[in-house]
Amino acid sequence: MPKQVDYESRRRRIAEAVCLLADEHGPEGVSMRDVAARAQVSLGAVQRCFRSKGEMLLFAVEYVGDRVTERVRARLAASPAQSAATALGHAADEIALLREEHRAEARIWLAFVAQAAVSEPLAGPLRTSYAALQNLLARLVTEAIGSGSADEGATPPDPQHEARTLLALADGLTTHVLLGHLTAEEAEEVLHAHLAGLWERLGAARR
Amino acid sequence: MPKQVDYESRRRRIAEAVCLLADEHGPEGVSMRDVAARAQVSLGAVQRCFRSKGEMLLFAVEYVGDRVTERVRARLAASPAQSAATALGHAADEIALLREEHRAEARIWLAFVAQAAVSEPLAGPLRTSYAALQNLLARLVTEAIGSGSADEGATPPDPQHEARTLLALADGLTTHVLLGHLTAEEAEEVLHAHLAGLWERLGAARR
DNA sequence: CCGAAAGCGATACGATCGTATTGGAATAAG
DNA sequence: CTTATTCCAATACGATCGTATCGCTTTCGG
Repeated sequence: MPKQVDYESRRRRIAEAVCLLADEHGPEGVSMRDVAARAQVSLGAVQRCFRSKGEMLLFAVEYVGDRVTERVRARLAASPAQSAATALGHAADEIALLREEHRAEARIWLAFVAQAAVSEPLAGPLRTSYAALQNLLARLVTEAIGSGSADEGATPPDPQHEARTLLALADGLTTHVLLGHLTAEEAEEVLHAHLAGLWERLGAARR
Repeated sequence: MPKQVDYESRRRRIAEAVCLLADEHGPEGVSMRDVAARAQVSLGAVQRCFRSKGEMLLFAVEYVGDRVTERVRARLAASPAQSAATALGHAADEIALLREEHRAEARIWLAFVAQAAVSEPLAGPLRTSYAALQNLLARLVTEAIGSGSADEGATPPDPQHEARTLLALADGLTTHVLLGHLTAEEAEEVLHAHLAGLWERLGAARR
């Protein structure tokens, strides 16, 4: 058998280039040639990795989705001993992508979301990522309920419901920061205030 | 003086065409030629109305922004006698663009937002629209506080803070519905639950 | 050592893009 | 009616896009 290369690593490299370009010039502003140049490979090499541009974008969106969810998971694993409340806070922070160093990732995400709203094949992987994040948040809420108060007067919050709210709020805040409608500090303040409210609702008997 | 046409109405017609195409093929998927065909005018006529494509898109985004905020304002004017609480609910409903008949408008909005995240000239009008909506919501919250309880124990919520939260939540929910991650019913349920929580926070002494 | 096979860089191709140009139709003032 | 001016449809143009094709190089089984 003749020459063979590590396609997996090359695909990842190309996906990185797609992200860089999508961050700079928006979605649809990435061309195969620019991608090839950014990834420091020839156009032909890109074409060998992906049958078409659509296939390349699909891989890139899955790549980004995996990276975000993995980062959230890692953040949780890094601080396992703390309370469910702070864990929720950290998770929400990571999802909201508010920090300056993740601004690019947020722009890429938004670019793909907008594209996916009119392109069904792209929407699939994004839904998968969102479902993963929502389930992760819901699990944290469940833990918070369990370790929290045993108060029986108030209606117990639905973890999936709270996770949906949190995810949508984080997403909206990220968008508003990207647009410059909110500063990162304002968004963080809103997010933390919501978390504080949620925590209070979970059960006031908390120290 | 020779022939003269109503440029204002033609510009609006072209903006409508831009919206229709942005809804179908996403942002950047709208070409001058397609726009001209949709608006039933020639390419030359479009070029006379707008010096460049960017100028056309800029006009279109302002047009959409005005239409959304105007619709929210109209909805409020149509039900002036009701309580501040229901007014807030209606406003949030309109902003979230969850109903099927506004799905297209939501897609267009998302398309422009994504584009604006990497194109500063487009971001300006969007920020203006968001600021208008946030102020409108904040005003409603203020009214709700005024007409609500006079309880002094709890800390009074900051109207601007609550407006920011509401706006971001509505935006995030709209996006998730467009992607198919949430159904319109789920999103509406989340939004109403948040409003209920807010209302409760404003003061429990309410009938 | 050697040919078969796979990879890759270069190039070609057709389509489509935004924009510029141009020649003639339409219109209102004199 | 004449004429100057505005408008517009058609067309041209150069750039860039995604994709297809084609030799040359590289590599490994035999």
